[in-house]
Amino acid sequence: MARPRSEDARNRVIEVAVDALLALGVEGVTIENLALRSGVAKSTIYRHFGNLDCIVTEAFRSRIVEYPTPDTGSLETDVEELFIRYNLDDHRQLNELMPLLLEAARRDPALCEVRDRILAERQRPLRTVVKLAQARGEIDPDLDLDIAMAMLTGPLTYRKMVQDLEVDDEFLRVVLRGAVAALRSTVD
Amino acid sequence: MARPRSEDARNRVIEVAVDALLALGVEGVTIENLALRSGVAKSTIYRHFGNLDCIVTEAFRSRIVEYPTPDTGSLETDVEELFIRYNLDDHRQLNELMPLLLEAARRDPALCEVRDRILAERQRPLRTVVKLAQARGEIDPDLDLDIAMAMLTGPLTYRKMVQDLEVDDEFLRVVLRGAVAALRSTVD
DNA sequence: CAATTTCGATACGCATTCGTTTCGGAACGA
DNA sequence: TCGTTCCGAAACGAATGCGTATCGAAATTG
Repeated sequence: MARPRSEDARNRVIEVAVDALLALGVEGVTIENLALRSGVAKSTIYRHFGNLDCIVTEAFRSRIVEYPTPDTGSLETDVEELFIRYNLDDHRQLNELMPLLLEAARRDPALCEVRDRILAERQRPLRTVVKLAQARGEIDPDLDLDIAMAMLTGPLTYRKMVQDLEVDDEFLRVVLRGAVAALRSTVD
Repeated sequence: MARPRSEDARNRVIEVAVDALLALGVEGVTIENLALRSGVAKSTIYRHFGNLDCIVTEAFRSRIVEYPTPDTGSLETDVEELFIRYNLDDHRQLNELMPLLLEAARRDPALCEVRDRILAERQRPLRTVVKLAQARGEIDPDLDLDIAMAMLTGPLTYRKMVQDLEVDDEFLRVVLRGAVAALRSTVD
């Protein structure tokens, strides 16, 4: 029997928060700025979210996505499909947001949780694909999955986060072949 | 005919700044805090450094290190030596500092410069080692060096920055073998 | 249509930090 | 030893942002 809390105002704040995160970094986000840019009044923001940390957490959390798992019957083509999906369709600015989140999570347990959830969701199909390849006997069945993740995703991440270079077709092709070769090399 | 500016005070400020960076992040560093923890007065700090940005830049710059280049005659053992040097002897907290710097450099051109210099200094011996292997015919001589860097260093970086896991002996062994296999796979 | 709750605008007190300035005393060079 | 310069402590105004409170207007439920 009351007016419902505006979902639209909430979403507007979160979208503006994501933009602000990308533009200014975690510490650059202020409530007054969010109110100004979103057109939502400070008082309203405090009604929806308890405090600033809560907004930042929700902004990151709003970017959690589920990815489908390919199953082409071959590790190389499975991984290729995932690489393209991860890195070329940058779904909802996630690739831009990740380094921010990784750094912020070092000093904020609440963000650690969000980071781990986003990461788990991102890695899930890749883990599955590797396990399928292990079951088929394509690669060492005893290979630790975390290590496999690092070998597969590491070069991609390094290219973007550290080198700050473009992930072009040649890079993708060479690294994909290399990563699969790396996984096959662990015969122990 | 004057008293020289105290080099000791300057160094103390920079050391405290590095500690503060690690503990609080780039935005957590304040001049008052530095003055308090270093025992150097604010006025003195302003005489040595123009402003806060300058201190942060100098703190990062103070961590630029030169690494020796191994030459064992084999790519695998060369790379192994560098991996150990990079990641097990964390010389002057550089591994802890890098993610901070990478993130901060996204929004600060001055820090971009520092980042690139540190990165170049870190990669130099690894690049040399790869070029030696190319000259020996161990790997494809046309392989782009930036791609090679990503394939070699990527998994290490991913392990620490993204997964936040320990780089133990098994990881190092598997990834080393995998990375070399990856480089050899690019026969095109 | 009416009651209730939210919305947006504005203002307030409080805390933090910056960058500057002033001052007495200590340290160094000539 | 003497004069110059730096050092450290303290205080200052200005700016910023948080969190809270207030108020009329708008909107939605029953």
